[in-house]
Amino acid sequence: MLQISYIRENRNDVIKRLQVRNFGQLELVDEVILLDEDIRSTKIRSESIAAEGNAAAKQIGELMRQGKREEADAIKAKSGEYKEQLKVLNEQLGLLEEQFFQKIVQLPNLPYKDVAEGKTAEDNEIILEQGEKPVLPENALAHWELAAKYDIIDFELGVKVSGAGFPVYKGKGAKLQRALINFFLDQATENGYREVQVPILINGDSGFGTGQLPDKEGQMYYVTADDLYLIPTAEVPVTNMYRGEILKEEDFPIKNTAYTPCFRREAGSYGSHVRGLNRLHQFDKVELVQLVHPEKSYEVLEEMSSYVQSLLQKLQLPYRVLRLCGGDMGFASAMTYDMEVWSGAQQRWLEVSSVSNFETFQSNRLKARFKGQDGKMHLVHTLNGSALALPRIVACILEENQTDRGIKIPNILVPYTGFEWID
RNA sequence: GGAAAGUUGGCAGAGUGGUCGAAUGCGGCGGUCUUGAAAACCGUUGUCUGUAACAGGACCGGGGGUUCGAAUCCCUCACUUUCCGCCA
Repeated sequence: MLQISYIRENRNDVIKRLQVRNFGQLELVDEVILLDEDIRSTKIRSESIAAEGNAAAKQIGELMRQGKREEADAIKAKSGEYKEQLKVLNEQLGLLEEQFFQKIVQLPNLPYKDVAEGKTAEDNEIILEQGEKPVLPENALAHWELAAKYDIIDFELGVKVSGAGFPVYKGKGAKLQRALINFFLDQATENGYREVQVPILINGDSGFGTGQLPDKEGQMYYVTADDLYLIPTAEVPVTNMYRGEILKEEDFPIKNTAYTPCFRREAGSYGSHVRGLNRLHQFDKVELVQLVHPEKSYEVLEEMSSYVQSLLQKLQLPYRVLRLCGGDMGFASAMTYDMEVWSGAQQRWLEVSSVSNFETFQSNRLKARFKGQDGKMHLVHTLNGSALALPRIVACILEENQTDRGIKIPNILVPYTGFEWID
């Protein structure tokens, strides 16, 4: 959520930056500003009446104590009026505030200065490409074919148990999953992240805190009986650990990592591009979340980006890094890097990680603050990134490393899998 | 699922109608003392809103009500804890 004080004082800048996003409802900005003015003037009126009423009440108390019953009654009769006026004003105020809230939550975060204008993924900037795209044999198979050939991932079985998008990993397939999770967590630990295990069902307040609600309501699985949501990413529970917290400056940077399954309804997705592991309803992911001093957040974003890249290098996967254009960025993000791995068999790039700086957009909702050296409260900056999401990594490992003999496990993973070949 | 008790400032915990934004302790900050530190002692210490600054306003789990006046009384919802039941 944007800060109204910023919008109020920087109206033109806000409009300009929302245009970078190609945001379609620019009129919301002025509507929000007008409502804010309305709210504030109504508040002033209501508060001055409240002040009179408070003073009168105090006086009555004083007179009663002195036993001056009649004088007290006289004031009493008068102060009934305050109540009526206040009631009317406060009802207006409540209405205005409701409207204001409905509108301000529709405004996405403002893109950082480095973010390019653009509408779709076509306009994303390629920052770098790393690694050789391997030349696969003529008869190279896509990962879903390899999964069937070696009997390591069973999509049909998942359909029986749950439905499409819920695969069953079997034998070495399951072990590869576990190896990757452990590898990613160990790497994160080495890089100073604290490992946490968090709930994978969250309440509405948490969904709001990180921006999934109300923006992406329909994308999350919802447990009606208990009014809880299944997490779409560990970002939600991990970041929400700090909801309402007042942090100390010396605590920064706060670095947490968590492995969780993630659940996404992916309503409306279909077609060949969602085949196999490319898009699932349930998948595994190791997530990084940082809370940092506002001055440091872009430095930290670069750091997180290179860390994610180091994982891809260790797995010997060819990848590229994109800086998302305004139009392709998530609602809450100020700047996002996507990491994509080349799928030789599918002849396309697959997104395996997304690293974002949310600046104060999440912390303003979360009310995650710290007391600065100036003695004042400030909102922290939040960042997160996948490191990494498993399914597409698995897809690429299978595809890139296929040989006549079988699938060769990347060296760095062998201590984790306990085997070198899937054959 | 049944029953009971709770929800107050960074934490612990008092407060059952006005002088309560709230005792006290801990913690934090500043100081005295000390070569330095600890201890002790003294002072100070909530958030949001608002103002040029003051003033003013809001906040004792959320919402509503009673009252001139609510942390305190009533209603309602949520959550937490404990006991019983069930159970990995």
